[in-house]
Amino acid sequence: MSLRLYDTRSRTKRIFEPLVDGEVGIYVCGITPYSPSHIGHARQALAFDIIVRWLRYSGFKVNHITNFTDIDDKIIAIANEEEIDFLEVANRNIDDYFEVMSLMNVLPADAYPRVTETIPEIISMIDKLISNGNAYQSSDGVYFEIDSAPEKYGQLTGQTLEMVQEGAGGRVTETGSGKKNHRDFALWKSAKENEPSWDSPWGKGRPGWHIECSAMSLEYLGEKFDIHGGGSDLIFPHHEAEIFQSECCLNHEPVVQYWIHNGMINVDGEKMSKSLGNFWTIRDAISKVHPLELRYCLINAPYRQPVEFNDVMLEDSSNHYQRLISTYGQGLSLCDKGSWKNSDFLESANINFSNGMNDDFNTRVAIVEVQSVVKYLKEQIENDNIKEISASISWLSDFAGGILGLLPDDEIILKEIEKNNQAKSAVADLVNDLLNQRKIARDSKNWDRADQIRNELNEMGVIVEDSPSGPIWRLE
RNA sequence: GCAUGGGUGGCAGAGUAGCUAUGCAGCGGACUGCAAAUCCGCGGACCUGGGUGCAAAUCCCGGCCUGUGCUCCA
Repeated sequence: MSLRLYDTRSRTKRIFEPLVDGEVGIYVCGITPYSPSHIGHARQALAFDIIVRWLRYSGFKVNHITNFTDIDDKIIAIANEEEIDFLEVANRNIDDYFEVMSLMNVLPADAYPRVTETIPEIISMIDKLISNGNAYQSSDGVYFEIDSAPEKYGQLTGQTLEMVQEGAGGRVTETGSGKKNHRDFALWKSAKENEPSWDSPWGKGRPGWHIECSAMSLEYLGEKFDIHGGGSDLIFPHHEAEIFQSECCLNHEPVVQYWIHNGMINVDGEKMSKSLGNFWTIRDAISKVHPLELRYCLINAPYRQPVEFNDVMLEDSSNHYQRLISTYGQGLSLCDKGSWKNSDFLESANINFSNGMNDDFNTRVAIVEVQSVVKYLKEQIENDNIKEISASISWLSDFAGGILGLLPDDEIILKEIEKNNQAKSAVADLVNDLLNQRKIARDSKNWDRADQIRNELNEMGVIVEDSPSGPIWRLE
């Protein structure tokens, strides 16, 4: 089954055919680092992390570029408020981004270009747009003139120029600036007081929001590239603007072969937003659960769907994750990884998993397959079937680990188990002594005393479970 | 208003025509002094009105509801 992905421009799932055989160039719009990253950023990063992992697994050589918009109104405002340099604000939030992404097992992109390091390329692109007759200089900057390429309007949103004119309810009728037309958008903003700025043929200023991505994708991926991604909230105006800029500058279309967009996050049925008070940063979430539990939660729905996020969902994911990790760890401590290719069960799990991923990266279908292999592994552990245990952990390592990114390194898992065993042996004598007392109490049907001992153990963090072959205990 | 997605059991969420999705929760059972864990089993859904088909959650038409975008936003 070949890979199909949903392309926003054609509004259908299309079979993926790269421009260059065996290679993929993918550009993903990254964050504006004006505050610590929130779970919407996490969802986006995770979606594209898995997309890139799957493309690589499928044999493509992938060049993955994600940018940082490290100059912007909000960054400047915060810097002025704190009386520090704007780059300090950007850098501290970029550091935060890298840190939390790494905790969630997000593989780094191949490059992270920044606006402030791309100024010459941006200027030359604007220059080209002016000489092509697509942009004009005015009193407060340089603007792209939509009327110079009206046929390009609405390729992603399906809207036409007329629709926007009629439908916007008067909100956008005034230009309020040096624009010729309210639909035009800024390529270069002339510097105001107390603003960082760069020299340009049009005076001191800074780039408009959209031009950076056109310039950076051109620089890193060339005049045509395969995939452009980002959050669905960027479709308009940001990605529409990119189409105008890139295609008019380069004189060909399409520059981007496939546009893909991830869905937003809802919290308790409402859009997550600061004003509603239902806002989660990534650090909020990972103070409650393990970062990989958060990862599990955010990839549990296909990337295009809005995802429901709340405490219940987090807890649910946490249970699933614990089940995966503990079963995998058990298997890992029993034997080495072997090959899963000779196991009928695992081979069919492979087919289901791959079909799901090839159908527009359906991680939900993939996770169902992981769950079924976890169940299978438990059975094999029960039956002491070393060959299948070995094959199953290998399968999980490849798919749950390698593709979905849900497993920490084996050494970490084994070290955890080892640590837990040490902690257990440190209290073993004490626990066994109490369990003996409990046994005596139970033998004489002194249930009150037996339960009292079990409660004491609970308070020590020891969980006791009676099994047919005697009590089993573990640490919380 | 315009555009673009979506409406599946208590919850999350697959499924583009015929065969149990799955997980959590619930119920019943096994095992238990009890509890927990585990295992087995069960029930329960396809927004609505038409249409096409031997057969529709799945295709077509209408209606209703809803998310998102139209302003900075992953």
